[in-house]
Amino acid sequence: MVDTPGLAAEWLNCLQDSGYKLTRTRRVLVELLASSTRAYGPIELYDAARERCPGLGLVTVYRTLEKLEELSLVQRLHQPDGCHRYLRATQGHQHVMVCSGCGEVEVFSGDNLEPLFHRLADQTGYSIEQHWLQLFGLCPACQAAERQAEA
Amino acid sequence: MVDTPGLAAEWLNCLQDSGYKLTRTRRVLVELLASSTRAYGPIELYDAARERCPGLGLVTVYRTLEKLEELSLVQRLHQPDGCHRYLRATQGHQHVMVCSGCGEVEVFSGDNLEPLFHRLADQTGYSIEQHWLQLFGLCPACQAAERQAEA
DNA sequence: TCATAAAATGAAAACGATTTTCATTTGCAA
DNA sequence: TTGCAAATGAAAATCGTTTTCATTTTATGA
Ligand SMILES: [Mn+2]
Ligand SMILES: [Mn+2]
Ligand SMILES: [Zn+2]
Ligand SMILES: [Zn+2]
Repeated sequence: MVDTPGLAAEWLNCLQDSGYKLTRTRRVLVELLASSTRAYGPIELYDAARERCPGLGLVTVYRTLEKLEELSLVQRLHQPDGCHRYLRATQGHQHVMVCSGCGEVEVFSGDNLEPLFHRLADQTGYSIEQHWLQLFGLCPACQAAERQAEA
Repeated sequence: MVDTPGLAAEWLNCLQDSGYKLTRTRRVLVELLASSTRAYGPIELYDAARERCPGLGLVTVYRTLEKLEELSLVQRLHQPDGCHRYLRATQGHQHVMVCSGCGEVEVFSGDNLEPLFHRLADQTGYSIEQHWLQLFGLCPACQAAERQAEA
């Protein structure tokens, strides 16, 4: 479990320690991301944040996400449609299952892939820079919603 | 190992069996993709194909890739930069390590992830629609080229 | 071989997520 | 306070990809 209230404060400190300034907008965006298990799309985050920051521009959302990712506070998820979602990175890089409907995320572990990756690097000479293990599907709620829509 | 010459012919049959017509352009694109272990970006494929089809349009490359993917003859790879590459799918869906420099691909297996996926689906109620396991890095040749560039 | 309808093609325009530019505002250290 | 770097929003630009549309090809079968 994650200490959500403390987490936002940590992130703000982290931003400040890195030479970034604290603004009303950043506080709101950080609060939203740090307190949610969902992966937000930029527009979703924009809409949520505008309830508290009416004049907010979408650009600022992108710029803030960029900084949070740079600081490894959020993890960018790539989706089959090519768009992105952003998820709080409470344990660094995570392997996830994402709901294509609502962006809800299940973080999982139990895959023991490191040995495989090392063996691959050894045998092929590749230098591995990053890896993705992501599942895509529908959460129970979105499955139900889909059944509704069909009927 | 893959019977490359026969593979292109198989793909052309597959296209024809699906109601698509055979054109000079398709033969060339199929030949390029079926005979390579590389994952091509659309522009790379376009450039390679234009050597034999000078008037070729980039749209046609996209349209052909779309059909080949639909028939599971190629697999679309997503890259960190958001762009795509297309790899011949000789064994259906594959787990791969891609060189970010040249698109060379190492297909690998030996990860036994199915049980994990089933357990996740059971425990969370998610319906899993697809999954990605992809590594990104540099092949030995591109590592060497990078060292050259630095020096 | 020829006629035909469906499919394929390329040029140009449209799309849409993301990024850049630029003039203005804001945070914060001195 | 002051001064300056950083942050912001509006508008324009990017760029990979898709759509539109008029024209050309392909497969079929009379
Ligand atoms: Mn990992
Ligand atoms: Mn797989
Ligand atoms: Zn959902
Ligand atoms: Zn390479």
